[in-house]
Amino acid sequence: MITIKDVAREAGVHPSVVSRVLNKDVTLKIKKETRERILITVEELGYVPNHSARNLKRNETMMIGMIIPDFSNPVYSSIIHGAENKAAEECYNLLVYSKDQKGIGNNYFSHLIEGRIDGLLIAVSEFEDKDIKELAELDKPFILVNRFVEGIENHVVLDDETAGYMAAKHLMELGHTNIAHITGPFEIGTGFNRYKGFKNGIEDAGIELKAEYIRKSAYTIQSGYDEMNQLLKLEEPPTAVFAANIMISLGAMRAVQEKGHEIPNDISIIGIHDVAFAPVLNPPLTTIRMPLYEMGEAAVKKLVENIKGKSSNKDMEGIMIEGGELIVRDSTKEFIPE
Amino acid sequence: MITIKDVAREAGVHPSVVSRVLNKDVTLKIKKETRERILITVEELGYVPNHSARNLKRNETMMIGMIIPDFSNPVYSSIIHGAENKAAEECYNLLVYSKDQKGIGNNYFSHLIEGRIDGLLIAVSEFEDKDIKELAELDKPFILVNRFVEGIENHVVLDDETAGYMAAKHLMELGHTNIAHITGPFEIGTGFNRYKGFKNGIEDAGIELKAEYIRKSAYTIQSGYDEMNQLLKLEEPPTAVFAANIMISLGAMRAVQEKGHEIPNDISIIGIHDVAFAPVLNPPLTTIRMPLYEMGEAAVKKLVENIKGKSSNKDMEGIMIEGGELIVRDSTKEFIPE
DNA sequence: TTGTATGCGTTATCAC
DNA sequence: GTGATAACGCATACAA
Repeated sequence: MITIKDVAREAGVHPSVVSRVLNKDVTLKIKKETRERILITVEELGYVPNHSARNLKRNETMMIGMIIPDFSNPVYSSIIHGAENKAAEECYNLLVYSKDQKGIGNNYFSHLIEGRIDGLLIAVSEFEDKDIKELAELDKPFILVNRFVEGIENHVVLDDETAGYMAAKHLMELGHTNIAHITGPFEIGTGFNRYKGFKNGIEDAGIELKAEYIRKSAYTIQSGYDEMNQLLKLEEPPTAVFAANIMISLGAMRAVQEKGHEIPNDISIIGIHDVAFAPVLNPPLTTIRMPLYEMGEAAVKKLVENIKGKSSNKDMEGIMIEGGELIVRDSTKEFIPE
Repeated sequence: MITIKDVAREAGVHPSVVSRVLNKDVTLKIKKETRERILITVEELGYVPNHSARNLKRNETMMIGMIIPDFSNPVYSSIIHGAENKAAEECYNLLVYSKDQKGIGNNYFSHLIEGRIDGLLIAVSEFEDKDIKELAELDKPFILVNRFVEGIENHVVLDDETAGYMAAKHLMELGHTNIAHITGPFEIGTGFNRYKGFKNGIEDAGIELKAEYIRKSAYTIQSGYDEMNQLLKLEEPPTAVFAANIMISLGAMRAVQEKGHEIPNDISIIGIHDVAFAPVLNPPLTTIRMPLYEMGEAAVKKLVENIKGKSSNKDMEGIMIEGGELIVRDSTKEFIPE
C-alpha cells in the first residue's frame, strides 16, 4: 500500500506538504516546482489517499446511503438514477442497499451511526413510524423519499393526489362511469393520496363512487392480480380501472386477459409510473409519468444541504415535486355503450 | 459523538478493556462483572464503534462493492439479491453502485483502491478488457460476474451455451424449423455463448442455419424491436425466435404484435432470464430461468475467500454455475404447417 | 484480569 | 514555503 509518506520520501518533502498539495488549499502557498514534483510522484507511485484515514480526520465520508425495499422494483431505478447523478454533481458517492440488509444490532441505520456515510435517503415505506422517529432523535442527516411520516418534515414526495385526480379525469373524459380503483396500502402516503385524488376526481364529476369499485391492494403483481379478479366477479364489472402503481397494473392486466377479456376493448386500464417497459407491454400501458428522477435529485440536493449544515432535518420543510404527466397509450379507450 | 473513551470513563475502566469486550476476543480474560458493566454502559450511551477508525486499524471494511451497468435492468436484481444474502451470511455489507458513478480520477475501481471496500464484484460487461487487466495488476480482490475476459480467471459465469442449446431444442421439439435468433453482442461472453449453443442445437438436429435468421443485437428493448422488424421483413420470416435476453424479448414481442401477428400462433418466442414480470406479459413468456441468484451467491462466496486470503485472484479457477431451466409458458407453441 | 503505550494514514495547527 | 507535531477513534502487544 502506497501512503502519503512514500510520496513524501520520493519527492523529498514532508508528508504534510503532499497533503496540502493534494487538498488544493485555496491558499496555495507552495512553490510551483515542489507542487509539480509532488504531483508527478503521486502519479508515478499511483498514490491514492486512504479513505478511512481521511475520514477519521475530517469526519466526513462523502458517501450517501440509500435504502430501498428491494432491487426488483423498477420504480426505484429512476429515483436512484436521479439521486446518483445529483450526488456525483455534489461530489458524493451514492451507495444503495436493500432494507433486508440490516446492519449491526439489527439496525437499519447503522451505516449512518457508525459514520460509514454522511447522510441517508430512506426510500422504504415499510419501516415503522417509530423507527423513523428514533432515527430523527439522533440528529443525523436523512431524508424520507416518497414517504410521509407524521411529525417528520424532512421528506421529499410526489404529488400523488393530483396523479390520482388525473387518472380519474382521463378515464371519465373517455366516457367511462363505472371506474374502479385498485389502491395501494392506505398506511403508505402514496396509496392514500392517489386514492384521495381519484375520489375527488370522480366526485367532482358528479359520479357516484361505488364502494365495491375500491379494492385495497399491496404494491405487488400478485395482489393486483387478485384484486382485479375480485372486480371481474362483480355483477357489474367496471369498464375502466385505475391501478395505483406499475406492479398492480401488471397483475391486473394479466387477470383481465386470462379471463378472456380484451384491453382496452372490454376494460381500460391506466397505471402509475412510466417504467421502461410500459411501452412494450401488450397493449402498451397508459400511465402517469411521475417525476421520480427529479425526486431522486431533489432528495440528494436537500440531504447535502443538511449534511453541510446549511439546514437541518428539523428546520426543513417537506418538499413536494410536482409534475405528473399523462402518457396515453393503448390500454385506455373511449367507452362505447352497448 | 460517543467514543470508546466515554464508555470507558462511564464504566470506570480503561478504553482497551472496552475494546476487548466488544471484539469478543476468544480469550475472554475479563471478569464477568466488568464485562457486564461495560456492556450495559455501551447500551445506555448507545455507543457504536466508529467505522473509519476501526477500519484504519484493522485494515478491513467488511464491505463489498458491486458495480452494475444500471439499476433499470431487471436481470441484475436477482444477482444482487443472491449477493446481498450471501454477503450478510458472511458478515459483509454489499453496496451497489452503477458504472456511471465514477470515483476519483475517473476510475471505476477507486472505491477498492481507496480502501472503502474490501473487494469488488464487477457485473458490467461494457468495461474495456484493458481496464480489467489493469485492475488485476493491483492485486486487490475482485470477481467478474457474468463476464469473461481472456486471461482473467477470477470470474463466475453461467452456462450460457447450454441455455442457447436448450432454447433451440425446445423450439425444434415443437416442430419449428425456421428458427431465428436475435443474439446479444458477440464481444460479451453471454451473447456469443448463447449463440454458440443455439447454433450447435440447430445443427445437431440436422437443420440448416440460415444466415439471415441470425440478427446481432444489443441487450436493449429498442434493439430487440429493430432486429425483430428486420426478421419480419424477410421473404420467409421465421416461425420461432430465440431472443438472447429479456430486454430483447420485450422489444421483439412488441414488434411482432405491432405488425398484427399473434404470439404464439404466428410466431413463437422464447427468451432468457425468468424475471418477475415474465409470467404477466401478454402472452406469458417462455424463458430459460438462469441461476442468477446462485451466481450472486457464488460470486460473494468466492470473493470473500479471496479477501480472507484463502485464495487469490490469480490462483483461482473460473467458476461456472450450471442449471438453466426451461419455463414453458404461452409464448411458444407447436408449429402447425399451413 | 486490567492498564499502558503505540501506531494505523491523514490533516490541521503550529513553528521555523 | 516548508517541516514538525498532534490528534482523529480504535485495537493490540506488552507490561503490570
